[in-house]
Amino acid sequence: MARATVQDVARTAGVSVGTVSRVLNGSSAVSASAKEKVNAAIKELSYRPLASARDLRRDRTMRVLALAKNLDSLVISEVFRGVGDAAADNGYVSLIAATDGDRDREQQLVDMLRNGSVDGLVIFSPTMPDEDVNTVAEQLSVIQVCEIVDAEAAFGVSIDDRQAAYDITKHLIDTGAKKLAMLAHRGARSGRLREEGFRQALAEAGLESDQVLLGEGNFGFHAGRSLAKKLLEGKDLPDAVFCGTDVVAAGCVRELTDAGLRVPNDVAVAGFDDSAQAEMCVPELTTVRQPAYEMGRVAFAELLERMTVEGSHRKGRTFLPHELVIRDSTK
Amino acid sequence: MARATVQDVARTAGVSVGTVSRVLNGSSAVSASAKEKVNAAIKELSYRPLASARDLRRDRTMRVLALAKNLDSLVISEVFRGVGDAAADNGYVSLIAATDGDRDREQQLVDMLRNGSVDGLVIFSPTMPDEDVNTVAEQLSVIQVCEIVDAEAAFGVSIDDRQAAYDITKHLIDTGAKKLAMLAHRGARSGRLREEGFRQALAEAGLESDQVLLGEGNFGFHAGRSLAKKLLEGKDLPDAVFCGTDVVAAGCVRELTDAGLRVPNDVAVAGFDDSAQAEMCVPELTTVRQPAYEMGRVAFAELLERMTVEGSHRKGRTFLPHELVIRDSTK
DNA sequence: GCGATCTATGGAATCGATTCCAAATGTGTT
DNA sequence: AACACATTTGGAATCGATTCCATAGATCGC
Repeated sequence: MARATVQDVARTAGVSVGTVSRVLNGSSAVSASAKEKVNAAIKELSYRPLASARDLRRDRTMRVLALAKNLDSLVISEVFRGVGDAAADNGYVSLIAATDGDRDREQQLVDMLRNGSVDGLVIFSPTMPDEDVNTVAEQLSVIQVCEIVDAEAAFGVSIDDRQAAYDITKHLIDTGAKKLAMLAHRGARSGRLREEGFRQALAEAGLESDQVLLGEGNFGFHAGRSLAKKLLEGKDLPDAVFCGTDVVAAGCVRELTDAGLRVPNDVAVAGFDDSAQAEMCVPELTTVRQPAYEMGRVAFAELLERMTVEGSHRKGRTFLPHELVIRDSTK
Repeated sequence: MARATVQDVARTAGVSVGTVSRVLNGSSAVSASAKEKVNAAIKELSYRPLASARDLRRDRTMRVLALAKNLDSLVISEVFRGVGDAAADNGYVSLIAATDGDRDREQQLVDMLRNGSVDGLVIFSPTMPDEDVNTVAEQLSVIQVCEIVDAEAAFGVSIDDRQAAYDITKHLIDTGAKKLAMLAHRGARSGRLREEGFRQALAEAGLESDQVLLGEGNFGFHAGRSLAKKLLEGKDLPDAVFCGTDVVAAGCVRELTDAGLRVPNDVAVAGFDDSAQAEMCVPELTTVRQPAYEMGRVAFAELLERMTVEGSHRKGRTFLPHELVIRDSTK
């Protein structure tokens, strides 16, 4: 049995296609008897309006797409949960796709916006160069979350990464740290801002650091371990380490602990994100909480404005407040 | 400036719409000069064929949708990476959506298959009742991964959960355990099979257990802690605990350790999934590795058959081999 | 040089749902 | 009873890309 069309429904119900469509969309007035007949026919044929035909005619899809390199971070999945809920509240469906850091695949997914497969795009961790992101963002309904390219026209939703890094570094200094190190991801766009905050806090305390170590590729537990190993091998061991993510911090703690050092007594360690790992680590990690779910909701709201209000390409970042979460890995 | 259509391209290139379409799809022969003119016009107007119009005419979308309750498990993201790669190899785009365990939202997403928004569906952790899953799966291009409903007509890709649980339980017994407990998730469809395997291994060793504890809701670190707490409060403490996931095992280890017990000397603990947490835990966890990425690839391959070969609704599960990973949490 | 075959092309029909316009029916007013 | 007006309905046009069919032109053999 082939798929039923609006024609079939009309025939079965003994009305015209116009009436069927009116019942489906509740647009203008339809008599109660007609509505009843149509609904009966719809049920009988188990009819569903074909999405492509509807989208073609309406010139919109009520779908948005969220892009990220991968999905294995709790921050990402929380952000996307926020996007999804906000989308649902507004009658949209939000879909997610992973680029795996593949330029071509990312291009293909961005093309889904260009060719009208979706109405809007949420970009988490772009692989393409900054200028391309800006070009796309200026022309299309796009919003960036968390990782936002650094440019005049930058726009999107995130925390104030510079301030957050400043705050947590200050906390480390306040608890007695004199020699600080930082483990950051080379690829991260937030990295430069965080390094600024880190250095600013040091400068205000009359300190400085030559131990900002950058990791490449997969910035996870093992990266944390191997970067910490470099610290251990260095001539002067820091007494506090600020890590780009909680997972890296966990790796760092593990490496230090295995080397016989005590955290936080010998070396304090701070993470970032307040992900599940922060609580699972021993000792539990001091970290910065990002309001990930809320960021997702706000991102969708701003995207919605771009999608529906003509020419509303407002620029500028929207900052959401972060929160310092102090646990046992710093004293 | 409105979106360019195939008509506009035809006019600009001085050819007919048929020729433009032929160039786009490389279908039948087009002269070199015409091809050149069309490509120039496409570039000039930065034209992209509208997805909905194309999908309508072709009656397929070259998109598949992968559904899961949430995305915060490494197994899920690896499975979906496999699906995504296999899809890309075949010219498909794979999209992901989270249901959050919400029936209505799940229904809405399944409807995307019914209304032709996508060509196929990969279901990870269905919220709807088993019979509904079966109904959907029998009629439409659907494949289940990992969590597969238990029915005659069951079909999908997973490991042999019963055997895997048997294997790891046997390992616990082989290393000296006499009193075993199991922490499982009430909602998980794989749970019953794993419990079978657990009990079978016990029975073969002449043992039995009245300590199969079921967790509800969010089955994570805290669930592991609180279930372990129940074990500690019980009259006879087990000497080995088999946990449904690594994260739960990590919670269990933490609770036991905080209570002054040593893992594995006093109590051995085993996890499941070989996720990142297994290595991050102290001691590192013995666990079962699921070939998640490969499962995703195979799942797409089977889905592709369902989507393209008429009436090919082969039934039955496809099992992929699991692997026991022995680490320090068992001795 | 003429019919036969092949290649390239234009243009109309098509996919299925929506929407506009006009017509038909019904209601109320004087 | 006649007219104005509101409600409901049918049906054609529309969205944009694809594809089938017919034809114009080129190529070939004899």
